[in-house]
Amino acid sequence: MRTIFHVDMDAFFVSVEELFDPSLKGKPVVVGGRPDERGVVAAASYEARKFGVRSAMPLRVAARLCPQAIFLPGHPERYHEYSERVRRILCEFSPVVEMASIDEACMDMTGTERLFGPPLAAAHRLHEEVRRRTGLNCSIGIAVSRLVAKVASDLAKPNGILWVLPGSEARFLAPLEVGRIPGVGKVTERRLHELGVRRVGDLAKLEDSFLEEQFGRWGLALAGKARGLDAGAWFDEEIGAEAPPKSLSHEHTFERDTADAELLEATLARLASMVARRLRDHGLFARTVEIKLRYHDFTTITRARTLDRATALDAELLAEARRLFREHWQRGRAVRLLGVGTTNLQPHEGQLSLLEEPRRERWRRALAAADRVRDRYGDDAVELGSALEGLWRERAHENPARRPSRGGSRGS
DNA sequence: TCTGGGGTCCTAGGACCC
DNA sequence: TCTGGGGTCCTAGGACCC
Repeated sequence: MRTIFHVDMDAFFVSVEELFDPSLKGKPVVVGGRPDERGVVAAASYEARKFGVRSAMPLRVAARLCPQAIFLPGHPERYHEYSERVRRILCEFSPVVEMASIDEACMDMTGTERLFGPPLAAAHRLHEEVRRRTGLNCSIGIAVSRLVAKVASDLAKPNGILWVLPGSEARFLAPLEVGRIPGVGKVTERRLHELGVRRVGDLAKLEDSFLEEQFGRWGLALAGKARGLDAGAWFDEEIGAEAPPKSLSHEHTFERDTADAELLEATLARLASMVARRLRDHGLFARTVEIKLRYHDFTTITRARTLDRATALDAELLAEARRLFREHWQRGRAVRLLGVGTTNLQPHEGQLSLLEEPRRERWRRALAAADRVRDRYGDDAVELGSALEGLWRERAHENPARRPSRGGSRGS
């Protein structure tokens, strides 16, 4: 029988902000951006939540609900640093720790009784250690499976510990609303409601075959979960397995929708460069390049193409992204969001012809040098010509005076 | 109310191969 | 000439998570 801890930081981004500015404590705080920006709430303090402000809510809505709230853009580097500090503490309690996201972790505490005592005592020690060394509060759920531990930590919030005794999983879950089950979002919840299913207990009573009919394979897992079984669905996978990413992407929502081809293509170049950089950081090469376009009315399309050979070069990524963009953007139609993504990632490029090899080798060396400069002087230190050359040529053609010159390009 | 950015997983149809 | 079944890959879209 396993003992799983699910550790969830309380109002993580807001709490980190409070460490750096204690005057924020006790006030309604919203992290995510300015109240008039296009964007959503990344985190809200408990005071702000009293006004109905929630994560993922548009900032403008949050501002209407709670005009006196303090809106902060946030400090991602700080959050990563504190996330890492928490991870190191957790690793002192168990060798099997997996950060499920920046502010939550799952750990296997099976067999640690002799070191830290029974689960509840261990959880209290862990909770105190995190608070003492980071100044942050967390909530801990304890159960025999990852799923139940996660639901328990959710219910323990804020700043609590909840242990679901082995054997009582079904009884614990039964009175909860179906939306509490990880993986049941708005759509599935609504469909379940339409079937007259509101609580996990109602779900547990349904026939497996009926759920499979209604929800496919996911329905079967759902049935198992409702009864507290470990059905082996995606969220109950092995803890701590470090897998390489399966996709890498960047996207950008414009402050104002735009149909300006130059702006769009320059943005495409910037996004492609960022993705290529991250591919190289991971030592990966992408075979499939994808673009994403969201128009003014929120209709969204993705268009992808798989290459003969994988790449991590800015120029090749951009060339493909640009082809897709030119083929599929309805010229003149205002764009809200633009994205560049890669999938089909692999650790090698694949076969190269002898003719191409020297050219690519030169590029590889140039990009490695540029990456090193960026590491030292920041991402703005080098702008690769490959990313913008096509655009420059076009601009120069229309109006030579507009060719951008990046004054005093530090370090390059 | 007006909807971010970065991911994972699933489904479904069509192409293609054996 | 009319027709199998299985497997894999590709593409597009969507649900969901934090």
